Amino acid sequence: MAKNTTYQPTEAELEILKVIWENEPVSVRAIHEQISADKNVGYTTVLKQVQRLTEKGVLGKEIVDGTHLYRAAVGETEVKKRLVDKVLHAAFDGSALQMMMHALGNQKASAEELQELKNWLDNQISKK
Amino acid sequence: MAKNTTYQPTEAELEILKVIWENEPVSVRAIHEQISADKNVGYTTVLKQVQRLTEKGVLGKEIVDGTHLYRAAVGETEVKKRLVDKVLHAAFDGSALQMMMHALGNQKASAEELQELKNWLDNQISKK
DNA sequence: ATTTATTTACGACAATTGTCGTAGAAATGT
DNA sequence: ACATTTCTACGACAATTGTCGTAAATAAAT
Repeated sequence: MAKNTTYQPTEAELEILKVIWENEPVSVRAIHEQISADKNVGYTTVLKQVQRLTEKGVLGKEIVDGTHLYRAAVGETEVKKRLVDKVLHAAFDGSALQMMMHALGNQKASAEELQELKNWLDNQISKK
Repeated sequence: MAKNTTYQPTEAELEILKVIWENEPVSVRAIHEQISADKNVGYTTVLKQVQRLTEKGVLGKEIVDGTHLYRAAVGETEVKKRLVDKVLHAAFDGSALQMMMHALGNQKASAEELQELKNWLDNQISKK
């Protein structure tokens, strides 16, 4: 369980991780139910992904009263940061401004969202 | 943004695309040289990727004086937007603020970058 | 205790990716 | 024209991913 600092989930893995981060510890059945709400996928498909994630050390398993429950062994913030950092560097050469412009640019971002973002930024700036 | 393509390059493909966007039309040799500056990879590896991209319709080929030159058939902005949108939705449920906080959060973004970002945002907001 | 239902373990498979090697085609040098 | 160098085409291969199916193990129901 050496802290894995490079792991990046695929999209399907992230879906599973998100359910786990919100409900851990959680059973495969529960994960499958959650995911089934959005997507049509078999139980064993989810099970297999969960097993592979456990194998990779991304999840931890504990058996309580015969039920297999899983927890994330990787931090939500860490993983999400890694995902966005990857795009930030691979596509935008590290320019958060560029990334932001692409994310919001041609799109009507809600006025509230822009405002929130601005407030957060103002706060960051004044902190310096 | 008329096209509703769904193509998303992998990291290796993006590296190639970036070189092409900046130098098109360009030869495989030139692409390989550029990429070799950062990464150690064989000529035929790049060639193969270029061929696959062409096969997929992501690149266009033109033979001028016997040399094979390639151009991007997909827009840089489009593709980059798609990449960041994917993370935005998959990891942050569409919240640009959340994404930004993760991208810049624990990291000291340069004051100038924050300021630039803020200026851009102010501008966006006043445009509404 | 037997039957039934649920879960887990495993294996399989096709598609995609990153990586090259080799062979044949084309261009260049002498 | 011939030899040499450079490209392109194509195939191969291992790893990863998303997807299941089937069988074995467990738990639940009667």
